[in-house]
Amino acid sequence: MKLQQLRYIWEVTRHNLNVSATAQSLFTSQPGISKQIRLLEDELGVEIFARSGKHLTRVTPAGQSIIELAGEVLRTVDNIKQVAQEHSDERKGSLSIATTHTQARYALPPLIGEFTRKYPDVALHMQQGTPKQIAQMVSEGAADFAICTESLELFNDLVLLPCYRWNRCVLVPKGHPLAELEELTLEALAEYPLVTYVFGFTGRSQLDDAFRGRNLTPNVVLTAADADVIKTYVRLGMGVGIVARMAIDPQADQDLVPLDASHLFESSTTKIGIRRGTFMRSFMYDFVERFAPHLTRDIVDEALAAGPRHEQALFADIELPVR
Amino acid sequence: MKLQQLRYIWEVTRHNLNVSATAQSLFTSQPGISKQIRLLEDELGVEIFARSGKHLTRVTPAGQSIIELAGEVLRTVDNIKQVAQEHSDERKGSLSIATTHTQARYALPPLIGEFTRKYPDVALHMQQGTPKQIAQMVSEGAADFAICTESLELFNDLVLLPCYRWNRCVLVPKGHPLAELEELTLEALAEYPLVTYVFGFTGRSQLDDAFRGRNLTPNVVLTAADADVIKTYVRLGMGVGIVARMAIDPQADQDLVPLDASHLFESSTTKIGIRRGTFMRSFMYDFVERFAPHLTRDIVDEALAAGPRHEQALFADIELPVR
DNA sequence: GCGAATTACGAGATACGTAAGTATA
DNA sequence: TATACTTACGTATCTCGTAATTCGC
Repeated sequence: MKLQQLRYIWEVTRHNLNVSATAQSLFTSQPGISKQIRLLEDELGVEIFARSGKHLTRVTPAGQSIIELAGEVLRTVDNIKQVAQEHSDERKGSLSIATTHTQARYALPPLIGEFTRKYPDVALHMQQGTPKQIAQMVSEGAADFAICTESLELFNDLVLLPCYRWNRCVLVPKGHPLAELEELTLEALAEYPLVTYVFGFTGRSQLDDAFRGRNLTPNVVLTAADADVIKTYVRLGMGVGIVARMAIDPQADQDLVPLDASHLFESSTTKIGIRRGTFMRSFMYDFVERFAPHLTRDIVDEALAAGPRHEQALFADIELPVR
Repeated sequence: MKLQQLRYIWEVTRHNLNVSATAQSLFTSQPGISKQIRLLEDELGVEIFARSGKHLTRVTPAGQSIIELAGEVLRTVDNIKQVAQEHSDERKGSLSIATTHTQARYALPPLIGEFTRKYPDVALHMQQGTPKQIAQMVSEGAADFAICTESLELFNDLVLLPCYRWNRCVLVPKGHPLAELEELTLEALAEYPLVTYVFGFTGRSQLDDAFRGRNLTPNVVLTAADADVIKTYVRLGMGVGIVARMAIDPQADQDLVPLDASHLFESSTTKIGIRRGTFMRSFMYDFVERFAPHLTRDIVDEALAAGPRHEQALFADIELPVR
């Protein structure tokens, strides 16, 4: 059994059993992969992939378990490399962050600036995606940190570190009747066409819950994945925007009126998701603590060591900052 | 990085950094191992072993972490092989049991008989040792099951499955004054020289606790690691024996009088220890359930899945059989 | 018939064993 | 001085890539 054989079956699975595509992505030849998979199957005495003639059609039950274990081996091997690099040069390495538009555009920029200045030899990768894609990437080891508000709890191999809470804002054009009200209410909001986030993004479910709690049916005329698109349509007069408060730019958004809505909707919590069993480089701890100062190295270590669903208790006492 | 390189550093560590001895035990050449270790260190960019001249003197801090992770890789690779074998022939394989004299001699024989008849193609290995050795072997992956009463809780990567409770017996030659008493007491026992187990074996500590609880100092004149030696000295008139009840053989021990002592000493619990993360073959589940019928496959799975120190709750409600 | 996997084969790399060298205790 | 690791070197094996072949959709 060779490590590459394990890498091959893992990658072929991730490429929907397409060996040629896998070969391309790994910069090697297709027959090489085929051969190694066959050799591994011969050595183990079981088929990992079911074939119809010359096509891989699906993963066998044995293959299912074997591939999962192979993934575990590959991640541990990766940890070995991380440990080695940490001891040879603790300021050198790479950090891969998967996150959503909202975080990438509004929450992370200052931190990223600081971080790259302090660690010029750490190659920083940022990948944007939907919360589910993000969580999956970290779960599979394709990224180190998932930073978002949603969906992270779907993968129970992720440890969730709550970072900060945030509230929403209603955005209207200048002179809009809502801007004249003494106090903003859900009932008043429900009178107007709304423009906000699509499902599964940036705390959208909390928004729906609030309306449903008052037996109101909001008239959502347009949904978008990010605040910039929402603002654009508010400017076009399509409706009233509801966005995360941090998405308001006092400079660029002077033509819009932000109305605080923290009393209307439950606050949401942005978290960092890290795969259980990940070896943490020192600059990773540093990144986390800069993003959320209460997440000290000790706290993070405890959370990573706690069993699935036991880490929540660690954060019960901690007062999160509100943005 | 190659799997063998990881195997080499792991084995060299287990052989007290003696490369030549490691080479012998792996049936390969010493320079081969040296070379591969060097190559691995070069690739990783850190020294795993500290050297003084040409001798490996100790493991570096980086090496410490790397070797632990290497062990994890090797065990996962082993699990892959087990999974494969389970799917190719579920009645074929090997089972390695580490246990103490008491279990091997009195508790296991009938089960072993049944088991080898049912699974003729499972190679059964039994290794005898002290409770600590046993626990360490399973913790390191050198054996599958640890079966004993003591020391298993020292290794927190072991899952403990309580199997049965057992009590002690006092053994005296025929005509001994203790055999004439209406009711056996600790005070009466303390009057005579005692022959029993050494520390760390077969529930010895429970015995000492009982005497201490009554402020008595037992006069232990001889200690042994197993009941057969104890009986021999009782026959020689060295003193009164205290052994596990299961160690009494009604046929062979007709010259001795066993006196029940379950009211004098706390009962002890014999457990099976399994390394967390071990892939369980179906015959392993079968073995466990034959040894302790309440340990069904589902219960065992739950215990293996529970986090460290969370599995105890699973057994709170279960009434253990008493032998 | 086209796309995709297997088989065949050759070149380059690599692991391993033997023998010689060298440092340590 | 004896033991134990390292270096040197040759051989057998293995991996991998190209080319030819075969099988499905």
